[in-house]
Amino acid sequence: MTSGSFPKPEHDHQRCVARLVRHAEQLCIKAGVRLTVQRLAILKIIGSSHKATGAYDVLEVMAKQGQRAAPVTVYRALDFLISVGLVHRISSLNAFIACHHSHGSNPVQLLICKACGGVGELELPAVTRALKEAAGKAGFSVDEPVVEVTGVCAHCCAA
Amino acid sequence: MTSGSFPKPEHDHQRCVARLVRHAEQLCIKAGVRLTVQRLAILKIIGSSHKATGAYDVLEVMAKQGQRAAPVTVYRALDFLISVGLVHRISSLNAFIACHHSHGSNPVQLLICKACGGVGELELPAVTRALKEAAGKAGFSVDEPVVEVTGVCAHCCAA
DNA sequence: TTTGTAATGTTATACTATTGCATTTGTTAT
DNA sequence: ATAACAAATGCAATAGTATAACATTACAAA
Ligand SMILES: [Zn+2]
Ligand SMILES: [Zn+2]
Ligand SMILES: [Zn+2]
Ligand SMILES: [Zn+2]
Repeated sequence: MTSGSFPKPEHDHQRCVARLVRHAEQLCIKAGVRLTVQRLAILKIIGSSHKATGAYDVLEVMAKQGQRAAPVTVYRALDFLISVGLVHRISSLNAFIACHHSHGSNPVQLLICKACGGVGELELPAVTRALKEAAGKAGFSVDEPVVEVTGVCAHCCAA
Repeated sequence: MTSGSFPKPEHDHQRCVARLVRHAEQLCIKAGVRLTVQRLAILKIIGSSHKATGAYDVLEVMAKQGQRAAPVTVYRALDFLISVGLVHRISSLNAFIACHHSHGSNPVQLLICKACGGVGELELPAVTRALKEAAGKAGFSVDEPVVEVTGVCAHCCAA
């Protein structure tokens, strides 16, 4: 992934999720961390759509699937998934989105469609650089930029 | 205000708050909206520091001042203050910061010091432009970018 | 004054997230 | 193998953030 994209409504989502799972497995092996059944289950739930998913939405789905769990369980799994880069937190929505990419340690910019709820990603080093530079001029040492852009996606613009 | 700044710890804060109040009064007159006592009181509380302030922090202060209020009261005032540009919401902290500037409709980038909790502002049209352009290439029409950068401010870097 | 709108009050509730401690599971070293 | 340790999970309670619904009051214009 070089620059970014917004999920197309017509894509083969079965395949999309399958790829996400493979990606997660490989990534966790390489990082030497444990992708437990529970963590994978929660990743699948979040990855089951390209829309922002709340922690309690995940809980609901788990309950429907018969694997009832406590909130803290979900939050712990989310912490893990975020730490390894398989999930992004969306601060402005108190929600989460599965990440299908490999950003390494590069910050990401999220595109959030107000109309359909879809979430896309950009990876713009220029933006990160500009922020670091401007902050640096004020003596501010940047740790982690949160960039979340609300708007309307191409598909919803048309309609 | 052209580009940005981070609040200096040593500044004359009395004067700083007084300026904020004048700014608020003028702005509300010009906009033809009502800056009620309550709204002003809440703005003053938020503006009483350059750190992020939570809604329930505001409530606590109000209680101490004898003007006990319900959460919804604070949230309504905050909605108002945000809508006229006197307060910025900090999504990543679920908190708020008073705005001493006049951005017009230009988006702002917030600098949040992890060490002291101080919050500064940047106004970087280049960042906004870069986001709009990159989003536009994906057919995404930008409404409102949320840019919040955590890190360590100059003062805390030294220490 | 009447009338309509904006602001506030009141109560309850919804939604989001963490703490603390007990237990289990998996890994590593003997 | 098994002891010892660390990571992950289970469980219950609670903390923290935000809104809904409806009644009332304050203000401004007609
Ligand atoms: Zn998909
Ligand atoms: Zn991503
Ligand atoms: Zn859309
Ligand atoms: Zn500002």
